[in-house]
Amino acid sequence: MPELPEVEVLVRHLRPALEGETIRRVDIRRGKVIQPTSRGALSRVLAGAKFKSLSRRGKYLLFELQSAGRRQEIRLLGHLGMTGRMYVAGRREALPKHAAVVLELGRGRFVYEDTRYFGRLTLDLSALEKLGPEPLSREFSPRGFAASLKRSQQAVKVKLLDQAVVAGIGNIYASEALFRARIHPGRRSNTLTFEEVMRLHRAIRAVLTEAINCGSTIPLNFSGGKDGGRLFYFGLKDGAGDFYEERLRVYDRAGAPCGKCKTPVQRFVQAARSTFYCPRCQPVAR
DNA sequence: CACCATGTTCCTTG
DNA sequence: CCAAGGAACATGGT
Repeated sequence: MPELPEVEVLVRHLRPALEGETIRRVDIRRGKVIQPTSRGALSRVLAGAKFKSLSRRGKYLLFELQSAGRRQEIRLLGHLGMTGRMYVAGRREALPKHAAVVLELGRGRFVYEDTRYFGRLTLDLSALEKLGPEPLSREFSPRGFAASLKRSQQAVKVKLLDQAVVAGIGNIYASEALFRARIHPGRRSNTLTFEEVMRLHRAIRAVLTEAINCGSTIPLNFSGGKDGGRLFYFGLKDGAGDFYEERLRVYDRAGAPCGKCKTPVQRFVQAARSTFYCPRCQPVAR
């Protein structure tokens, strides 16, 4: 579930659970997720370090810590890939099958699990340099957005997945934003009128903001006794499926009637990924 | 067994 | 050099 809104919600929940906590032990169970950092380097740097702050950039989580000797600032970059989860759990809780990195804290433990191991938790921050503007900030302007789109003949839906154009949009919200903006996903980026670009710009912000306000696409599942919000992970609660379907207008709804016009939602493949849209609300031309 | 999956990077082709 | 398309990564669900 990790696109910008899910990561934002995750950061907000992790922040109070992590800030001020000191790392007592580092357990790297799957070396792949920390590369290019080495196990030795990560363990050495994190042991005894204290979490100072947590923020988000695109779909990345940025953890800032202070080293054991308070000599240096440490910046850790996290990414959930397709199946990553991060949460603070009780110490006696069993670790999940695909726990990738576990950080023992004062009371609980920070767990990064990732079934497919596509995510990252690393000291290498270079990925941040390639990111385009934050969609919910003022650096994301209609003019700049229009300029990026003008330079490409790629289908606009594929372009929205390009993190250098705007940071944080993934396959779900790309379809959702285009539906909201009433733009066909196959339109070549450089053929959009400025009016359409502005509509898309607004739609992106609206869709992401709504998702954040909603908690996330899939409701967060809190568990645990008195620890309350400290125990946190993504997961489906009972009845969450209905909620999920109500929130998304076209994504994963092929064949279902469009909420606006009842025309069946269509699915097709672009850049090897599924795209969903309403052929009536999002015509190729108007 | 076949196909699909929220993401990113690398390789190839033009 | 650039743009665009596709495979690869690794595991699980249907």
